Amino acid sequence: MTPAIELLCRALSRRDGLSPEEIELLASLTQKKATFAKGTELISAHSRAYSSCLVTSGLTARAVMLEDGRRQLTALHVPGDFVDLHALLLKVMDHSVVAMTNCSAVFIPHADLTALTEKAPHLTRLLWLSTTVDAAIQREMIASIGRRTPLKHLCHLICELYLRFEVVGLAESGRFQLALTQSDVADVLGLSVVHTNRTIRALRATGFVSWRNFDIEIKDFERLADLAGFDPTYLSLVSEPR
Amino acid sequence: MTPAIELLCRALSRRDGLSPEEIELLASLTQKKATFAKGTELISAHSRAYSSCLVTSGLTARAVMLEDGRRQLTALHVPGDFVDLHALLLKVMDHSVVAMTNCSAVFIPHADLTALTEKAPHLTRLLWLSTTVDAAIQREMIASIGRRTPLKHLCHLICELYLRFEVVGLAESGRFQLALTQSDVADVLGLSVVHTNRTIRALRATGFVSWRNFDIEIKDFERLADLAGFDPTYLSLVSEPR
DNA sequence: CGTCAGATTGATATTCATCAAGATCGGTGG
DNA sequence: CCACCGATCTTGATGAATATCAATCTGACG
Repeated sequence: MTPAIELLCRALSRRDGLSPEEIELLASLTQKKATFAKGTELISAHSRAYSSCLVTSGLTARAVMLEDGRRQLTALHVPGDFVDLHALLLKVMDHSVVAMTNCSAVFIPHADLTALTEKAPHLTRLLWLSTTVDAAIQREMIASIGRRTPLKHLCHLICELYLRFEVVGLAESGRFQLALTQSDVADVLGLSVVHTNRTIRALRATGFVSWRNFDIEIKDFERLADLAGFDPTYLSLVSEPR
Repeated sequence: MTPAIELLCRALSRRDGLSPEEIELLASLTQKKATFAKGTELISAHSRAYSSCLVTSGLTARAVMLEDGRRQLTALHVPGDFVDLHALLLKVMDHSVVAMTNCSAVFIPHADLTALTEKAPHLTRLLWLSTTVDAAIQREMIASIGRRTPLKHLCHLICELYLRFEVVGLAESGRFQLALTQSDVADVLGLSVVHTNRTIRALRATGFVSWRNFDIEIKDFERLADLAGFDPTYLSLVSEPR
């Protein structure tokens, strides 16, 4: 079992148990490893996909590019997220996947994944679920950009990322690494860089979070979540029959 | 075959062919009809779902409510959209589904849908695809709210809705009905009502669209799409093996 | 020491929300 | 038929939020 599949199992089993046969099946998938430098594209918008990638280390994001060259990041992805699973169904990419840090990924051919859907319905539902959770996260993001103040949006984002990093063992006791420049954060929040800088300053002023370089420490999750209006329901972090 | 299933077949087959057996299987699903008055909830946030609804007439939307009572609509759904299919996997709703107009819907038990995933992998993938397209639409929406001007956002929305209405036969020669108040549109765009009103005025001033009462007529789709930076790739309106 | 990317800050212009008033329009009861 | 009513649309005025422009500052690194 490769680290990639181990991570995937961990992520999937967070939401429903996996049988030994299912784990076996995942382990048998063809995998092609690749690494990407910070700033490069794992997948280009408008490209045709014949395989889907699963990120094993590093931070990635989905990016929608606008005509004038500006971009909006529509999702951040942590290791273990099957980032590109959407491509299995979409076939033609509507967005690109970019490496926010150096990162490594594993590509799994669509032929293998389609075969999996033919013989493992429950596992298929869990993979489907993972794309559905992506959609739920995006909905929360729409609500944040559309109706929350920048400060609340940022607090919300940090709460979410903390829980998601924790699931894959990359966060504990309130600490995790978020290797994004303020300019990247601006592309997530849908704000200008300057305003993002001021929003981060406002966040620091609350005292709920310390954020130096790329290290985040949540001092008071309770109050941070309260300020953000954060409710983790949308992350579906509950194990139950699916 | 009920009208609901006919609509669903039409929507699914837009993206890949359905075999007679698959159509048969869809037709055999248990369906419970229901109607909803404008403004009511088809599905409440935080509720536990045991069935999923498919809207057969009327306009529905997904809504994320904020603590202060304001709301952000994260998606609009046209008849034939399997709006609530996400609930099959999520089990607990992260958002509510509201009736923007009087509408009718059909509820299909999760037991039936799960059974379908056990015996019809290709059909399962097409249903999965429909939730993935929802996600793609949401990504475009994030880009619109975050980085497009309100006018461009509105133009983009109209282009998208026109194509989606057209797929289900509810739009032709540039015309369709959009029974939303400006206050509702504001909740979609993430703007105040007043600003939405001014944005609509700006839209009228372009001359590309006429919009009186609830009737929209696109006079010049070409230029409207150009102004919006609209690229329909994300709607996956292409039939191919999935 | 120089350079460069990123972070920070101040000044200014633009966009947008809010408040407050009308205007319009369809429906309803007398 | 007509006056009225509530919902919606529209408009102007004002202030707050945000983008933009232009420096300056900081720290890592050759």
